[in-house]
Amino acid sequence: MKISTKGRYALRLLADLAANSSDKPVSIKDISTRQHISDKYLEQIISLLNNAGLVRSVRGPQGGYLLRKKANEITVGMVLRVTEGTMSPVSCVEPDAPPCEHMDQCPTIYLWKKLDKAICDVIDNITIEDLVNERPNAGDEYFI
Amino acid sequence: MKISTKGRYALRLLADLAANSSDKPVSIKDISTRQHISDKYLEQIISLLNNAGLVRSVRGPQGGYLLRKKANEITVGMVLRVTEGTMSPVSCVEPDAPPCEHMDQCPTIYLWKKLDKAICDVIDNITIEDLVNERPNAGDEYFI
DNA sequence: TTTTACCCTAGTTTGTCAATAGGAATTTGG
DNA sequence: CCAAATTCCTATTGACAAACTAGGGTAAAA
Repeated sequence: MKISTKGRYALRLLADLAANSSDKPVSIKDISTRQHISDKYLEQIISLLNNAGLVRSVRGPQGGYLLRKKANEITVGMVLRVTEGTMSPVSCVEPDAPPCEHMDQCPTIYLWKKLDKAICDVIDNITIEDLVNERPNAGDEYFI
Repeated sequence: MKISTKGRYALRLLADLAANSSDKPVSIKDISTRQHISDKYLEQIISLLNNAGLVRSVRGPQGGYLLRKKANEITVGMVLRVTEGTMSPVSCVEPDAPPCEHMDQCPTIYLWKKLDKAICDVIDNITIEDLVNERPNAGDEYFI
């Protein structure tokens, strides 16, 4: 049960973009150099974020990418769901999963629902801004 | 980020064993029939649980498996760590991971630590007994 | 019009998951 | 003592996805 490199790179990419943002777009090459990630691979990942509306692209010389939303409006959950597909620990608690026939006698359904909620509570309450500010207690107000 | 079938089967296996336990061992064939899981695959899984000391085996006719601990002393976390290897969402927060060189400037380390803790809080506070009793609120006392 | 950058698709390599298969070792009932 | 039941152990397989690598196409600015 691991987060893929795609998801991890996407978060570092966006944190880099947020930290180095101005009016000027940031190129893949710049991010690739700073983060030591293959530019070609980053290209594929940022394309997902672009299609999902999290970043905006500018073509041509001096082109690159800009955040489309504010860093504090982009949650980790949004990013990971774009790159990982879903963050549910088992398929039967995925958002639009067909209701399981054996749910009424399944010994593990409450476990999975509880685990799913615990994961969502974390990733949906931490933003890219929190990552940039390296805040150890980011999102904690939601866990009281 | 998914729990493998191995982990899910192991939990169902142990819940079945706990629910059908007596002084007599339960054979793989019985569990396989009740749970509709390949007996040969179950064999491999229960072997892991045996080596980990969670169950005890009895060979020969009328043989099978017994829980080695009480059902309320076996947590979901114990089981999943035997079958999945580790439940950390990224390798750099694994229990005995070498300290990351870039940790002091890593924007995501607090996120991963927080996510790891959230997962552990669930799986380490729900037991096989809770699964058998189908308790929707099992482990909740730890999340107050 | 050339250069810089994004855009798109395809291929490759490697590893893991989820079994399947076959036989060896052990124990009990007859 | 022997046959059947059952666990034990290892190898193999097929499918699939992850993590890149590669190469050309397209748009825009200087």
